[in-house]
Amino acid sequence: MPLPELTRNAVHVLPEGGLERKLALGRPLRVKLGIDVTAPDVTLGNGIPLRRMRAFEDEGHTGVLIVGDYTTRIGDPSGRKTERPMIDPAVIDANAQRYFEHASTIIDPERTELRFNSEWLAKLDFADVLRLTRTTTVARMLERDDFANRFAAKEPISVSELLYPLMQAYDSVAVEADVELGGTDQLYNLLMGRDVMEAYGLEPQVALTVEYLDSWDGIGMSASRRNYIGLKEAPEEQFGKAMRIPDSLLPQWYRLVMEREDVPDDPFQAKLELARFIVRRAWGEEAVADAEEHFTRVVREGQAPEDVPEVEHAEPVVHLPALLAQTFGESTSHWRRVIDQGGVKANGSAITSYDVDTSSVEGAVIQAGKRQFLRIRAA
RNA sequence: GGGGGUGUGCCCGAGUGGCCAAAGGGAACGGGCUGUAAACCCGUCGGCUCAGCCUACGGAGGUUCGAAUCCUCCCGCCCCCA
Repeated sequence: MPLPELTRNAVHVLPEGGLERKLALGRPLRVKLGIDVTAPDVTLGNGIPLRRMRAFEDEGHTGVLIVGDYTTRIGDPSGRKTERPMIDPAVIDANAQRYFEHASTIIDPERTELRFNSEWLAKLDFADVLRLTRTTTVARMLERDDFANRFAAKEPISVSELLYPLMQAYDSVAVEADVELGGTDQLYNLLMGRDVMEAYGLEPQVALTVEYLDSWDGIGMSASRRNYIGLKEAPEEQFGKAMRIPDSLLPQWYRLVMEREDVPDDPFQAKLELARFIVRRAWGEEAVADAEEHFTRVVREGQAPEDVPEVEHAEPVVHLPALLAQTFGESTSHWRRVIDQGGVKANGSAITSYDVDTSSVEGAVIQAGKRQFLRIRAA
């Protein structure tokens, strides 16, 4: 029974001895992990609890991945100050399959059940909901950190948000979870699951939380912020983002992402290994070489990548702000500013006017900002 | 139900009739430095057909030569009392 591997990077494993007792049952355990699918990507941060799910699966246990499609309608208040907007159910469904695919870079899809919690939550009638709410009290709900903080700060807390931990707890009842995984921020919800399971006559689950992964901006990596590396994001993006993390985060990332304690002394080498690891796990060995080459070429040496997208242009004069806005997004005003500041270059030298003759830049590599490139072809 | 507050740009937050596209901070973006990073310096940071114009300070009206700033109604949020 490789307990150390199952609880690697764990912060809480509750109750004391609970996991050992579950394992002693000698049957495959049902190991639950729920994440709401507000964003289309699964992040490297989600990868931390997913790794634990995989560890259980490798020991013959069953992973139960809960798509919180129903829950997401009210939004998880964990770690945020305000309510989340309602998400269109159709969007959630569209994200679910993608979500499973991303998670499968870590978990074993053959040993994982994918379940939508609308399957059981949508069936509850009002009496059922009341029964569920009777398992706890307002005072207990307000014990939870973020509710307590928001309450103290006189920020709004909607009753529907208060229901979230109960819904998540009911998921555990519905799938008969033996273990529920989550980040440390989920501890309260996981413990609520225990109480509710007990109230429903089930053996309570074991709550297992793992450390939270901080992103390069120093806050927790989250899909709803833009500070994440996607588990299935393009290799060059993964590589570049991994290289961008502050040195100070290396020990944490090594421990949580690579599950290694020995960080190489040279931070550059350390990050290279980290970046390779992330890309390799998601895309395989071949992608690593390409991603690294791209990084060396574009970021380190400041050269254009090999495959610069071409844009056809029929007019004799190119109005760059408009062309760049159309190609890369942002407003034309934004690109005017970038041009003003020497951020747009043709074959390496800054362009100083908004309008240039098409013939003078045809075929040239235009660099817009740090990492965006295009080539203009006269049509 | 009664009373008192409050609502500003991506976020926080100044601003109480003109000098406000709106201080300051953060984030972000461009440049410099560099190791990929951090720190630091400079600049930018609503949109557009950009020396001008348009749209903006919860929403809709109104007063005024002129409103984020005053008035009316509405909406959201917070507090106290019941």
